[in-house]
Amino acid sequence: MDFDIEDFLPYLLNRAAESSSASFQQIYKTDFGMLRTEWRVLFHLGYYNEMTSSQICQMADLHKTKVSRAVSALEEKRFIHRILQDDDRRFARLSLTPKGRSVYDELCAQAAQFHNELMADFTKEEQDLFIDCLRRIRGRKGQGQKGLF
Amino acid sequence: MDFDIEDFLPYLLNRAAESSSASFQQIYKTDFGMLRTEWRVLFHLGYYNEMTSSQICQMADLHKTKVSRAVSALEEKRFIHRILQDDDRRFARLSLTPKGRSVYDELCAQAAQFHNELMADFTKEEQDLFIDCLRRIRGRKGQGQKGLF
DNA sequence: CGATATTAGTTGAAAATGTAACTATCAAGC
DNA sequence: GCTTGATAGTTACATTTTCAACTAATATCG
Repeated sequence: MDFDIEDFLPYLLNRAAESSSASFQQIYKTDFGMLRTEWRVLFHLGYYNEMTSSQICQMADLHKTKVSRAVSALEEKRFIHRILQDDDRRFARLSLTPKGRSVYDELCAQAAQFHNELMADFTKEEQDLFIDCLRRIRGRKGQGQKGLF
Repeated sequence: MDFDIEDFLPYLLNRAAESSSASFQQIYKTDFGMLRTEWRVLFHLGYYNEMTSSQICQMADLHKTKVSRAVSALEEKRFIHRILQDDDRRFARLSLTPKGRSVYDELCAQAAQFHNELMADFTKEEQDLFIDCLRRIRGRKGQGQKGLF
């Protein structure tokens, strides 16, 4: 068999993801006391402005229990605001508080810098192709999709 | 700021890793009752034949507690074998049992197929560049490296 | 309208992970 | 040889995640 486990894509992806997340995590964790899912939810709200939990689940590929707990935690930190929709009281529209917005801005700035450091010795063409590959992989997600935790 | 959070590399890497792992996980999980770390340890042993726990920690970038637990679990499943070194009784040399070897072979076959499906519509050049990028990212791992869990 | 099904989101318990503190063995210096 | 310091690995405890079962609100259909 011409298969080399060290070239196995899910393994490489996980290693790269773990390694790139490890350092950045320090920022939102120690500076702002957030968990990874909280940061993910926060930046979706910062980027898309107003969303419901289930929209976040879809966009961010996160399970509803994860999002539910992240939303509660972010609300407790006064980073987000939750308003029940009047015409359908199952939904809550979520959005950033001013405090949440400023945390988002700060983290985005840090993220931008971090991203640039990571990509420092990649040419523009490499960067574009790399990012394109990552999007294509993420699009595939086999037939599975059941769990999503 | 010209920064787009949807292009943030750690996010893309994590999404791609999660999505590519999700389906493959079903195989080692439901078919062989292994957790992700167990599969990682198993394939390191299958690939490198004989290692100590701390060698696995290094090679696989896993924390020693994760490896310790995975090794115990794999031993309980009779997939691996642990022999204390006589000249230094702190080490144990780990290796696959025949049963573990056959599980490894089976999973490698599945992994190969899975990998090929994932890469199905990538050209050979794209694949090579993609894999090269992933290795380069993983190499960087900022100054951090402290946690490693 | 009333019964059943769906959808949005929450909660509780079990499993896994992260963190630190620990044991056991060996190495080095006096 | 004995004390101090590393190294390999385990264990205990706290935090997070997974999973299933739940509540509440709305939609559907007889």
